[in-house]
Amino acid sequence: MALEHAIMVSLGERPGTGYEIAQQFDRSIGHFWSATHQQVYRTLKKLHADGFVAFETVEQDGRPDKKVYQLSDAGREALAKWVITPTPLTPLRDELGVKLRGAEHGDLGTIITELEAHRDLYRRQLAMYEGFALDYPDPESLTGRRLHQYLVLRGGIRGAQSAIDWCDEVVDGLGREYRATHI
Amino acid sequence: MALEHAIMVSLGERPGTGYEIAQQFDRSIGHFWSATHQQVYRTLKKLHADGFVAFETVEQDGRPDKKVYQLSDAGREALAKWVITPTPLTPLRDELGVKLRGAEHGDLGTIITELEAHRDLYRRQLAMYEGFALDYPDPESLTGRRLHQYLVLRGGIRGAQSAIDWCDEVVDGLGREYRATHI
DNA sequence: GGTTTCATGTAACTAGTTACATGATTTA
DNA sequence: TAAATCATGTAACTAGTTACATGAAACC
Repeated sequence: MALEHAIMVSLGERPGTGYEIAQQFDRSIGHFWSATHQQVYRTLKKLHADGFVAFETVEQDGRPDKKVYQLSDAGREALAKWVITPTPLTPLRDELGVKLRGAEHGDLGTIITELEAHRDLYRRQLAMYEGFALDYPDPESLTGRRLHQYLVLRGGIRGAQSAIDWCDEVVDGLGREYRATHI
Repeated sequence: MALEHAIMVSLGERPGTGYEIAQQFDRSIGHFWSATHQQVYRTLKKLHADGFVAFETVEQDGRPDKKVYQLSDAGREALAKWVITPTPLTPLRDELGVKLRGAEHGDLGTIITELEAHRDLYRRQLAMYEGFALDYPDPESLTGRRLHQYLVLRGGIRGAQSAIDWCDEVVDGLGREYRATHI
């Protein structure tokens, strides 16, 4: 359900095309939800059928026509209702955890390299998030939408940092085992 | 793909029934992967069709027959291959993040209560994980499977702690906003 | 001349969720 | 006597992934 609502949140901030929304899933919305452009187009179609969004077709020269969507009153209402609805805890699904748990079946060196690669990716993610955070120089004074955006970003930063720390701990632990078994 | 492999990892440690494996997804395996019993039975059927697991039917009196599954050589091979395969970064999907980002559409008080409820759930999760960690009193001396299990558990602990800290920060930030707007 | 950007989609597939179904035994 | 445990499953649905498709413009 959250994909529909993530799209509605975006359209609640400003109207946009499917293309633009899909891009946001690689940027801002991407700190807490991800989706491909296929999902976005499909979901916009459904939201339109449900009457939660409206669009107008804009002709462009040299570029394909685009559909600029905006949130309808019914959409705004549905979103308001959803936002105050209790959310269940997100079920954990970490493939790297499964692999680590099955590490005895694989090669320890390869697994350590894999963990290091992940740590690098998380470091890059963290650096990107910290870059975004520069847009909020005085967090204590934020209110409304800007505050909410900042707090969500803080979640991204905390998550990335925690992932990096865990990778460090695992690389360290497996490294000790590796050195012990490879003289 | 990881569900198949999570089940194979479990069967690699000891043979078991679908029922027992499904329970593990509520306990140990649950620190990093979740699945319902329906998924487990369906996937076991597929793993059997692929030749990665074998089972023998055990009759019981007073209880339904059960199928005790074990990992086949082909399964062990497939698992070994998968473990050293690169894993992409898990796409983030946090419904609470979407709701927070759309907080302007909802009631701030309700959202704060929701965040506090989540913090409680994460605290309980953390307490449970820390209970499990008591089984590993001397982490520095662990090797092999026990070490891997411990490191995965550490990931669970770090994740829960980081979620609690984030909830604290959000409750704090939204609380300030709430008090400012409700005199 | 090749890649990236803009802009839309269809189709087939895999994974996960929710609801329903059965039935004996043990525990509170 | 009601609920939980043991043990298996089917069916229908929702969500997410992967592959394919089109086509002009701008940039290097």
